[in-house]
Amino acid sequence: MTIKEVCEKYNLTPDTLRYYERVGVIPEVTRTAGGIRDYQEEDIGWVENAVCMRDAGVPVEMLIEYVKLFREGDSTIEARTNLLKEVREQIIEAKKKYDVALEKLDYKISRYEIAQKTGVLTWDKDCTR
Amino acid sequence: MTIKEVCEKYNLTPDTLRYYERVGVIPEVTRTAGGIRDYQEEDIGWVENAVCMRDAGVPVEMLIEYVKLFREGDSTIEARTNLLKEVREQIIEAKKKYDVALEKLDYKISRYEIAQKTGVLTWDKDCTR
DNA sequence: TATTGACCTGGAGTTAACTCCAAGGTGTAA
DNA sequence: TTACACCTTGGAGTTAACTCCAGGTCAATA
Repeated sequence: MTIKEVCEKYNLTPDTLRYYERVGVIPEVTRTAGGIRDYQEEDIGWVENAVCMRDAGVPVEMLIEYVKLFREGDSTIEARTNLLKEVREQIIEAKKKYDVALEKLDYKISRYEIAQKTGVLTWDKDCTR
Repeated sequence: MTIKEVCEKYNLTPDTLRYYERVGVIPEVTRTAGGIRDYQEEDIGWVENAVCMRDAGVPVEMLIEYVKLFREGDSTIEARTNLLKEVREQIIEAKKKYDVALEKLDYKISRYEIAQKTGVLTWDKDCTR
């Protein structure tokens, strides 16, 4: 698969894909004899993983660390497990914050919708504006 | 409340709070005669809101837009409602991505934990490494 | 009233994560 | 075999969101 096809599949730009490879967010991609990237199933697996984790706000830095450990071989299995667990905790914490914001938003939206019907908009003591 | 106290309450720096005010993430804060910020309940409400939304990944840009509309008065109630709804949708979408990542992570962690017990680490066809 | 520590402003600097660009190589269709 | 689209690299530029700094002001305390 060419870089363009992979980009279309995951909705990113060639520059981003090359950047990911350069800094080590994904391991080195398979090339043709002429030096052009030819993504194999495994390469694509790494891309998919990177996109998924970035979408969840995992820093590039952590993905690089994981790939680095992966390349060092089986001796890093425990370190990798710990890293993955840390990432999981971070995402769970972030999700909690999203829920707090959603609750606030739902409350505000309900107030605004009442205001649009009645023409009267009031705020509570907590200054939830 | 002084800027320092507000910072301690919400775990941010004075520079960040002043920055929020300068760019309009929060409206202008009440001042003492000498020009020093003296956060009132309402000012603090705006700060709390900003922190909550930023924690949920809402761009500063959107918070500025909301404050701008708020200052324009009741004629912008509909626009504000729409903005809030847009923010809500964005957060819901982001949360979905977090769930996808969590599922992947849980799967990988379970594989790694089996590997740590048995000493054998295998990968599936989807290259979930 | 003098000191001292917290606060002020405007503007420059930093960081993460891309994003763009110039100069050149690859590969396929005519 | 040439035209052309697409690919390559190294390096510079951009953007969002802070973060830092210099030079000065304010106010509580000795």
